[in-house]
Parts: sequence; structure tokens; C-alpha cells
Amino acid sequence: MEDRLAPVSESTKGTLLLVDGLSMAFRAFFGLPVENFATSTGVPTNAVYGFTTMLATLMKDHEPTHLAVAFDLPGGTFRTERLPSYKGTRDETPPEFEPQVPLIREVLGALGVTAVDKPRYEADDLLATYARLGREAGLRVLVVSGDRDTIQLVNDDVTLLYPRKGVSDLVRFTPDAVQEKYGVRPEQYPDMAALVGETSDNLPGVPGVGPKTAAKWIGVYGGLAGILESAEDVPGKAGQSLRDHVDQVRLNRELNHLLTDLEVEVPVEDLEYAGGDAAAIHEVCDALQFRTLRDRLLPFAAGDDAAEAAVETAAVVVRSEGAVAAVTAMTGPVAVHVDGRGGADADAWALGVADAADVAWGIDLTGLGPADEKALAAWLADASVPKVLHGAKDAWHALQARGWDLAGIVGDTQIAAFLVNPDQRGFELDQILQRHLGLTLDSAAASGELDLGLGGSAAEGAGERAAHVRALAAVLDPMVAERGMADLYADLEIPLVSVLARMEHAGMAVDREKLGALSDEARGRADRAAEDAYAAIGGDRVNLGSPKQLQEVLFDRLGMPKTKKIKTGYSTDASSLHDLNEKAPHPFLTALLAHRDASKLSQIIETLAQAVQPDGRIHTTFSQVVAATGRLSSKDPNLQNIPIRTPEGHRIREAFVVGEGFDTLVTADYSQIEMRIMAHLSGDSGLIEAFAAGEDLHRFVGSRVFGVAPEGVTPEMRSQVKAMSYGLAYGLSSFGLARQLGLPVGAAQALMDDYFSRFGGVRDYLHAVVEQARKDGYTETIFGRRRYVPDLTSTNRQRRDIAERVALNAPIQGSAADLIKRAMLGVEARLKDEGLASRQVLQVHDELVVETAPGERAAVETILREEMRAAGDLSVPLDVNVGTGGDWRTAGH
DNA sequence: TACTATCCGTT
DNA sequence: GACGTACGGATAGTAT
Repeated sequence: MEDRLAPVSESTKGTLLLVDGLSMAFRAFFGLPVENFATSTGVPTNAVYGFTTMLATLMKDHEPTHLAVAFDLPGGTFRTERLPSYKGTRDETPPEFEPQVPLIREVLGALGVTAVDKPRYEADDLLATYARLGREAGLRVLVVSGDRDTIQLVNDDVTLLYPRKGVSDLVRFTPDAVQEKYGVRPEQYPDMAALVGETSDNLPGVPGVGPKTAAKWIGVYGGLAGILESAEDVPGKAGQSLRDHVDQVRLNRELNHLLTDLEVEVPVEDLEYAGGDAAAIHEVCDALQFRTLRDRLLPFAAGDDAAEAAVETAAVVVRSEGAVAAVTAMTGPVAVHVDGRGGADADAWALGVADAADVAWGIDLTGLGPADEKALAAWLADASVPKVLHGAKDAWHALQARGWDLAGIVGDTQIAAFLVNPDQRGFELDQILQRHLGLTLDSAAASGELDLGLGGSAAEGAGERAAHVRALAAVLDPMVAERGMADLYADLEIPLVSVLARMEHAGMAVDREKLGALSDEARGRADRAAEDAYAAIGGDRVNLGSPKQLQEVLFDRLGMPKTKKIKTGYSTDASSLHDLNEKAPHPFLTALLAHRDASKLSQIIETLAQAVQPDGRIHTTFSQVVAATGRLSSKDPNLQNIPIRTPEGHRIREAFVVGEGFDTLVTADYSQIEMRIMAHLSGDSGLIEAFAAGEDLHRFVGSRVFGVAPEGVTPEMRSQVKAMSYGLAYGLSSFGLARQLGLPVGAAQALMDDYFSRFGGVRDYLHAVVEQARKDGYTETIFGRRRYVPDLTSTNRQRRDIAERVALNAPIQGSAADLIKRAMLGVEARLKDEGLASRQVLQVHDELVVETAPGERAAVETILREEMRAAGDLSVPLDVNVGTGGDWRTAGH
């Protein structure tokens, strides 16, 4: 019995793996603690995780050629029709289990595993039927079930894997193993079970008869039929008990017989396993937040034909000799890969180029002669040679670091992969190759960090990767086009790469002294507030930065009322602390809030100060492949979350200054861009009129909602309407609105009702956009950028609700992102056309910052105004505010 | 060292 | 019973 999990001997015709879905999911559920397995949104995943792990192990160990997972359907079966109390003693399934069943089916779908079910029949009956069909087809059959009834299926061709504990410890039942454990042959097991009874099925047995007696009788009388025939002769107390319960035994035997002759929808030959879909596996692993499991599932992905064709072309011969001459003679289109890093102390060290189906060139850039240097630099800077890269902006920087320009970028497979599915995570070359071509690079080659001492290997690696990029482009370009995003890709995202590269390269000048003074100040305030906080609790120097220790102080020691629940207890966030301070005022709370404020500030300042480069400027890194809505993101440091609301925030912005040799900073931002997009997309006449009128939007809307003259709109009314308007674009509920405005839910609901009665087009649009997305599976911006929202059809309420908010927000936020990106291209083109030396240095979602050269301020203001306005042709005007100053704060006013 | 949880800054 | 999008990033605490 210890020979569990050893692969069965494979027959020449293959192996059929049959799994009882629910019984194994249930075992997984109870085998793994539910509290340790959930997504960040609280969806429990322990059963999905355990089940999937088990399945992956089985698939890997046994390499089944045919595969099916059978499910019980809700509702009764022919057995409960026969006996309503059948399985009647089972406890109510835990509420965390049910929602995981559709998730398991999603995993199976991604893996390409057939799920089978049949109304009025149990999964076991399907297993029994498929076991017979598989056996008749000459397949070796493996049944995996936690239901003992399936023991009857075991024979020379059918082995049962039965969970002993959890789902990772499976016992292998062959006929001999069954005989050894139960003392009967597998086909006699139901006879035995009929006599002994099955508590889990609510089938009582013969009192006083256990497995030993049952086995003995079966041995003596040859089976249940013989036993019942000779019932009168069965001796002893047990014999009498048997005679008293003959009807029950007959019923048991009738019910525990599994049907092997069901009509099945899927013939057994269609259970042949053809592999899963890599993209779908990624998608489901993303959704369920599976990390380690992803790597175990991906090997089951089948490459499709297109991908395989592309992989073929990626099988390259890499050549280094004569590479420079060969490459510089190319007129494109070519795939280019650059190894190296941008930045102050590193540059490009290897270049790979691929343009033919089977030859790629690799060049070691570290040992080039002057002639080669010149030729290569010219070729890279030649805009008439079209080039495709993966992460072109990084390559741009790496080449720039050695003084070379990169031009002619016509494609970026990283961006293409992002457009195809922006919700994915991880767009590094090796990840995208894995995802779309099923290719696995070895980690050294994939990372591009090859040892320079290995002679030509860096060059060869670069050549190989260039070939892979070429293959990727061949697969991804049609996918982008298929999704209607060819123009968005070629005319917006790709040209933007160079614009962003130049912005990052330029950076923003910083007044170090100002920053330093601010830092000291904030540090001092934080320290003083900390002392106040310690004093307020009797001098105990708890770590104020530790939510855990704060919880202990607030809720245990001070006995304060509980705040909102979080995973680790009760929240100590700012809004909770404010609430607490109203309910139970305490000097500790005030001091803690002040400390939080000051230390956050000093932390931000410290991070910024540390990010200043030797050139006295901060160079952020923008990404086009992070925010699923299409917004840019900024990191190292993030310049898109610099404080602005507080006086201290203003002072931080004052430290961002115009650089030497330049004149001013000009900042231009769209006014109410999201509401304008809402007006355009919804076509609501009231909202369009509001913008056409050109007066204060929230005042206008407020006057309509509250039925007063615009002058009669109080600041209170205005702020309520403003919160309402913006909340709409985020899928705000009346509860959320109430909480934000400090109103009763009823009042918030009334406000929403009034709003919608005046702006019905908005309500209709919001409703329609979700419906359309549910139908199509994706949302779209004005410019055709897609975001897929599969969870709109999820049976899980929470997932569905989140998906609805995503569907509401994505077209609005995404269209705004498209607009400002278009504006950036327009601004860049105008600056160049007009021969100006001013340059864009920052984008913050609805705001552009330009550093102007002397004498160009007026021209730049005009360009910003015009290009931002002209970025889209909407049914409402795009209003732009422009400001100028020697620092970011001043310009922003 | 790597990862999770919490908190908080922006739009 | 929860309940507003999209991010980046610091810190604490825990797992490896």
C-alpha cells in the first residue's frame, strides 16, 4: 500500500485520467487553511489552489493522453429521487467553498482540460462510464476520487487514486491493494458497503456487521446475491440482524451501484489532451494571484500554429564575424536587441540584429574600431531603417549612454504585448517569449547579463534575442491589428517611446538646498510629534510606524472602540484615527496623526533628495506598460505623486525648479478632463451644455440638481455635486458617497437620484458601458484602446462588482490617457518644427510640464494650449489651464 | 533575502 | 458584508 503515486505502467495506447472534481476540491478545501489562501480582494482560493496543485502533479507524473474532470451538478440525482434522504446527513457546504467551483472550472478551461457533467447523475457515474469507455478503447485508466464507491471501478486496467490525507497524499488502489485492505475484490466492494453501510451517504448498514463479518460472508456465499439467497442460513446474531435489514441492504446495493452506461456528450476520444493556452493560464493565475503555481501550469500550455511557426523562424544561426558590415548594410525592417544599461556609469555592450528568417547578427560593442563605431552609430540613428525592439526606451538610454542616437523605432514588442492584454503583469522579454511563443530562455541569456569575459557570448546572446524579438513581432503585430489597435500602436504608443526617452533623459532640476532645509524641518516635526505621542501614553516608546504595535496601544491598552477590520486586526489608518478622535478624543491620536503626516513628508523629501543625480536633476522612469487603463506610470522616483494639497506639499514643489540655461517652467493641465470625456461619451445634453456654457461646472450641475439658480449654489452643495460627479466615473455606490460626504446613506441616494433625473444620459451611458463590456468582454476608449474585463460574468459577487467599476472607469481614465499622449506627440512635433530648444520634462496624467529656453515662453504656452486642445475632437471643448514660474509650484498656480 | 500587509502620496 | 479608479513606495513583520 505504500506504492502510492508511482506511475502506472503505461499502455501503448495511452492513459486516461479521470478526476472527481467536487470530491477532490472538497478534500483540498479541508486540507488547506482557508484563511491562508485568498486573493487581495478576499476571494478564497484554498480549494482551487489545492485542487490545481494536485492536478498538475498528476498530469506531470502520469502524462495522461486523455483527461477529464467530472462534476456533480446542483439539484437532485436519480438517487435522491429514489431516496430523498440519500447523502442527507452531509453538513451544509461552507460558504467559502461554493464560489471556488467556477474558479476551478476556469483553471481547467485554461489548461485545456475537459470538464464533464450530466444533470441527474453524479460525477461518479460519469467516471464509471468513462472508465469503461476508456478501457474499451484500450487505455490505461486512472480514477481520482475521494468517494469510496469508486473502489468498484478498480480492475486490471483501472486504478483508483484515493486521498488519504489532503490531496497530496494519494493511495493507489489496484485489485490487489483493495483485496488487501478490505478483504474483498473490487467488484465485491459494493456488496460489502451495502452490508456495512455508508454514513457519508446516509445509508445505514446491518447493525452488528462490520467489514470483517461482511468480508467473511462474501467469501463464504460468493457475494451479496448468495448471502441474501441463503439469508435464512446465516448463523448467529449478525445473521438475524441481516434478516431484519434485508430491504435496507438491497436499497444500499441499488444506490451504490455506479452506472457505466450513461450517454455521454463527449466521446472518450475527444478527451485526448491537447494542452492549455498560455495566455489563459496567465490570465487565471493573475486573477487568482497564483505565483508559484503559474510556473507549474505553464508547461501544459500548447503552442498554437502561429507561435510554432514563429519559433521556427527564431531558430537562428548567430554570426559575429563581419557583423558590423552586414548590419549596417541592412535597410530594414529589422529586430534590434541592445544589451546594457542606461544611466551614468553604464552603457550598451552588445547589439543583436535580425532581419532574415534564419540568420541573426551579434556585435560586441566593447571592442569596436572607430570606423565600425561610426558606421553603426549612423545606422542606428538612421530613421529610414525601421527597427523593432522589446523595451525600446531602455535600448535608447543604453545607446545614449555611449553617445549614440536610436531612431527609426517602428515597433516595440513589449508595448504590443501590453496592448493585447494590459492587465497582465511582467513584460520582460523572457516573460513575453514564454507567454506568446512558449519559449524558455535560460536565465543568464534571458537577463542579458552575460559575463563580458566570455568573448563572443554577449554578442551571440544579443543576436539570439534580436531573432526572438523578430519572431515575437510576427505573432504580436497581427494580434494588435486584430484587436483594432494598429493605429493606436503605430501612431501613438510607438512615437511616444522616443518622447518619453527624451523626457527621462532631460529630467527635472532640483534645488538641493531647499529640499535639504525642508527635510530637516519635517524630521524635526516628526520627532516632536513622536515625543508628544509617547508622553500621551505614559512614556512608552512604541514604534509609531508599526501598525501592529499601534493596534496594541489603541485597542488593548487604551481600550478604544474598534475601527474597520483588516486582515491583521483593526485599522489604524488616518480616517480611522480621525473617527476615533471624535468618538474617544485622546492626545495620543492627535500626536500620532501629526507624526504620520510629518514623517510621511520627510520620507518623501528624503527619497527625492536621494534621487538627485550628479547633474542636479531628477530623472524618473516612465512606463507605458504598467497601468492597465493606458496611463503612464512613473518610478524611481515617482514624480506623479508629489504632494500638492498641503502647504508643505507646495514647498516640495517649490524645490522643482527651472534648470540652468533655461528660462521658466510652464505647466499646462486639462480642466475636468474626465468629466468632459464623460459628457462626450454619454452624449448627455445637460452635461454638454454645462461645458459649452463655459461656467463653473460643479456650480452649473449643482444648480440643476438642487433646482436653484447658479448663484444660489452654496459651497456645500458644490462640493457634494463635485464628489458625486467624480465618484460616478469610479463606480461609486450610495454608501461610498455617503461615507465621503458624511451624509446618511438615504441622503446620498437621494442626491444620486436627483443627479440622474437631471443627467439621465450619464446614467444610461454608465449602464450601457457595462452591458457592452459584458457582451464584448472588453471596454474601449475613444481611440480604441481595449481593456478586457472577463470578471463581468463571474459568479462571484465581489469579483463582478470590481469588474463593473473597472468597466466604468477604464474608458474614461483611458481616453484621458490617450488624449494627453496625443497632446505630448503634438507638443513634441511643434517644438521641433518651430526649432525651439524648450523641452517637455514631466507628465502627471492631466498635466504637462515644459522647461522653456530663453525667449520661448510665449511660444511654448501657445503650443501647449493648442496641442492639448487639438488632441481630440470631442463634443465638448477641451479646456487647458497654463501657468508659468521659476518653480513647479509657482507654475502650477 | 524575499515576500506580504499596511499606510499614504498623486490623479 | 462590502461598498471609488489607476499607480509607486516606505516601513514593519514574517517566511525562507
